Amino acid sequence: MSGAGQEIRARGSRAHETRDRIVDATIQLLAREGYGSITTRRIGEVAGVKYQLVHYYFASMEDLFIDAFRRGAEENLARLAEITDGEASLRRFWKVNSDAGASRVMVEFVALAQRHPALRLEIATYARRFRAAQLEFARAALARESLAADHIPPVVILLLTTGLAQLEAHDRLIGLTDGHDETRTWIENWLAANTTPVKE
Amino acid sequence: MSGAGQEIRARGSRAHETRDRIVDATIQLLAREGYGSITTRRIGEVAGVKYQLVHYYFASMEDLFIDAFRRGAEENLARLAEITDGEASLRRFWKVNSDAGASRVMVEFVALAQRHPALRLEIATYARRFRAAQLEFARAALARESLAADHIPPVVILLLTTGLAQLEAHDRLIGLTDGHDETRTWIENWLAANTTPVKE
DNA sequence: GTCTATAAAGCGATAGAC
DNA sequence: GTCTATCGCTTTATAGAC
Repeated sequence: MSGAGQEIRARGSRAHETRDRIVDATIQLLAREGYGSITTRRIGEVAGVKYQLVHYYFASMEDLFIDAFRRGAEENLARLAEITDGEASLRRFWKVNSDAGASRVMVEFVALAQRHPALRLEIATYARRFRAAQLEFARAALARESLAADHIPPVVILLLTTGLAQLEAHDRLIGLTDGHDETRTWIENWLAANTTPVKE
Repeated sequence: MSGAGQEIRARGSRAHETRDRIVDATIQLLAREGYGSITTRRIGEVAGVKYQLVHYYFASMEDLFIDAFRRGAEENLARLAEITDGEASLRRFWKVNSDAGASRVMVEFVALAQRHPALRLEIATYARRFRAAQLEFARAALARESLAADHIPPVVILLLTTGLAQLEAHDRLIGLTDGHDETRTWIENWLAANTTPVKE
C-alpha cells in the first residue's frame, strides 16, 4: 500500500504532478487551518492550480479526502514501522506516540468524516490497524524493560499517551499550554526511573 | 455568572423562550452532528422556529456561538463545583473529569473558534478557569489520600485523564472503542489500590 | 490537461409587512 | 416578535473551447 504510493511519486510521473499537489495542499490546509477552510478554491490556491482541476482529478470532494487520508495514513504507518523496526523500548514508543502534528491532522479528518461516511470507514479501518501496531510495540517494550513493581497494561499506556498527545494539540489551538512541559518532563523522568533500557 | 443565567431561565420569561430554544438547538447540533452542520437554517429547524429569528436575537453567528458556549461553560463549572463541594478524593476527581459528552462539545466549540477570534478568547479564558479548578481539586485529593510510593504531580494526573476522556469521545465518532473499557477498569482498580479514601 | 464560463444550491444577513 | 421576500456572496460541480 505504502509501496505503491511511494513508487508513483518516486518515478516523478509528470501526469500526476498536479494531482499530487492537490492532495498535498489538502493535507497542508487541514493541518494549518482546519477543515473549515477546505474548499476547492482554497485548495487550488495553495496547490498553485486552478480550482476546477480539483474536479478533473477527483469526482467529488469525498474522493479527494479519502485519497489525502490514505497518503497521510501510509506515511504514518511507514514512520511507525521505521521507528519500531528495532528493539522495542518504552522510550521509542513514547517518541512515536507523542507526535502532536499527526494528532492534529487526524482530528481534522475525523471532523470531515462526520459528513462523509465512506471516509469514516476508511479512517476506522486505519485507526484499528495503527492502534494494533502501536499496542504490539508497547507490549513488547513493557515485556522487555518495565520494572516488576507496576504492571500497567500496554493498552492503558497506549490510550493515556495517545490522549495526552491529542489533548496537547487541542490545547494549542486555543493558545493553552499550561502543564504541557511539566507533564512531558515527568513522563520522561518516569521512563528513566521505571525502565531498564538494554540499548538505545 | 451561572446564577444570572439560571435566574432568567428559572423565571420562565416568555420573552426569551425562543432565544433559549435557539441556544439549546445550537448546542444540540454541535453535540450530535458537529460544527459542520451549524447553519442558521439547521438551527431553526432543530429549534422549531424560522431561521430568520436567529438574526433577530443574535447580531451574528459568532454572538450566538459565544452565548451558547457561555451557557455550556456555566453548566460545566456549576457541575464541577457541585461534585467538588465536599472532601476532595481522586475518585470524585476521576468522575467529574471522565465525562466524554462534555469533551465532545468542547472539541466542536474549539473547531468553530478557529474561524471566530472572539469565541477563541472566550474559550481560552474558560478553559484556564476550569483547568485551574480541576487542578486545585486534584491537588487536594492527592495531598489527602495518595500513597507515599508514587508521587505523581496533580497536573500530570489532570492532563492524562482529560486526554483520555477526550480520546474516548473522539474514538467513538468513528466507532472505535477498543481498549476503552479495559483502561477505565484499570484506572478504577488503581484508584482502589493506590488511595486511602477517608469517607465517600 | 488546463482554461473560461456558468449552472444549481446553500449560506448569512437585511428590509419591510403585520 | 414573527413573518415573507430577497440581496449578495460562496460553494461544488459541469460544459465546452483550446
